[in-house]
Amino acid sequence: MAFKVPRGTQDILPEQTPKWQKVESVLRELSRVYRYKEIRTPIFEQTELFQRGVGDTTDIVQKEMYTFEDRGGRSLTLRPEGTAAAVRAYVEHKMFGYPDQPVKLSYMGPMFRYERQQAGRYRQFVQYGVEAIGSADPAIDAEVISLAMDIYQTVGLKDLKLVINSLGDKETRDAHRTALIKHFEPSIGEFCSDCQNRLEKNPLRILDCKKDHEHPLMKTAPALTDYLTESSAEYFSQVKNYLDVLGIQYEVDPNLVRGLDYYNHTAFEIMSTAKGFGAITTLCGGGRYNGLVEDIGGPDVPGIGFALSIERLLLALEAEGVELEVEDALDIYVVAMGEEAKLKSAELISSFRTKGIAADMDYVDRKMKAQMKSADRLGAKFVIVIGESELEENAVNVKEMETGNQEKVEFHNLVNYLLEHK
RNA sequence: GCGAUUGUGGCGAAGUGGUUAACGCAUCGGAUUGUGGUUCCGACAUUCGUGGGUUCGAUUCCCAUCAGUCGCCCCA
Repeated sequence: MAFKVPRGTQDILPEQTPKWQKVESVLRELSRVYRYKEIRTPIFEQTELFQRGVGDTTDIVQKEMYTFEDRGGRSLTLRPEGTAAAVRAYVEHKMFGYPDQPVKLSYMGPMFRYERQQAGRYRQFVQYGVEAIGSADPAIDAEVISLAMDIYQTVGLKDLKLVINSLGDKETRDAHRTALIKHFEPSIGEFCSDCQNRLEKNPLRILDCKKDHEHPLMKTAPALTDYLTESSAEYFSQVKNYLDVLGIQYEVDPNLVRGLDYYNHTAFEIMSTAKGFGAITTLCGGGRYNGLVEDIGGPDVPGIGFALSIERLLLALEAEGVELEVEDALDIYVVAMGEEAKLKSAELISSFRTKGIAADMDYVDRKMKAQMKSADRLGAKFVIVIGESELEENAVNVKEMETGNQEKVEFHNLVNYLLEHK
């Protein structure tokens, strides 16, 4: 084999595409009923957009971006996530001036991160996401979360866990960060090397370190919750009220932190609790990003959104053993015997197809028995065999494969017969 | 970026330092001149990821490289 897909990428083969299409259609339909209109942005953007939008200190920007220079010397980057580009488009096209706010957008497409592949993690993966820009109402937080949950429930997943937290506003985060550093710094030597790195970079992450879980300082560490400003706490409690009203179950995890810099206030994650999933259980992550629009050059407008990976959704379906109902029906297979019959078959098939009847025939000159086997394998609902006698009679026996029953139908009535019975 | 593990036909999978690389599934042909899913028979890898080395000889030993899988970090 001379060529292979680049590391971390995959071909989605014809056996798998029906599942993808099914999931995509669910996503489109729910986008429609929740009123999140699709936006399509380029697959690459100015590198600086992501540096500014996602945050210079994040892993994504520091080590995971596919960055290249074009022939004009511009630094471009394959998008590692969708929010920065959506917000860029919002600002560029002055959507803050739209009469109806918030502006509710959805997107779906490939994202790129230079990471080592493992179960549920790829270098090119497909994300679906939504952004509601222009509202700081806790009700929209709940709407966004409920859309995400609705998606998973609609495709048939059951083993789900919704975790939420509030990261508070900037004041909250700064105060908490200072307190954390003060708390851990004197004894940071007792922690793992990862935590030592985290101290300056993102001290919040120390809290969910798996290695140092038992360290006594963990239990006495200042909780973000205690630093929430009054308005932040109030906001969070309203979000929870709305979730309660919507009947959405959740778990508050004070240690839930999101990896991108732009998040504040509401943060949430949906995880699969299915057994046999990989180490990575996060299906969907999202949160509020008040301040991001301004960072990217727009007015001070709040926003919230989430992103989910279709690959992981499919993995979760597999882990739970959920079979999607996919459309892949072959209505009729035409078996031809002899050159003249083949001509007739081609003509018939064409007439079927123009009426929306899925039809196929043999193109590799196989014996009749093999053609029958093929029809069976392809799941054909009906089979007709055309040979000399049929050509003479201008009629064929239409065989229903499941029952084996045959019914004689004249050529000119075939289309109507199939439309009635398929 | 780090670590573990694997790499044999379309797929799954045995195997050995030495003239012909098991087996199963699938596929194709025949038994059954024109009707599938059962059964029986037959066919199907100058070749064991790639490159180099050791050796009289390597798919088997060594090195490198590429790739898959899983985990860490982190994330969707």
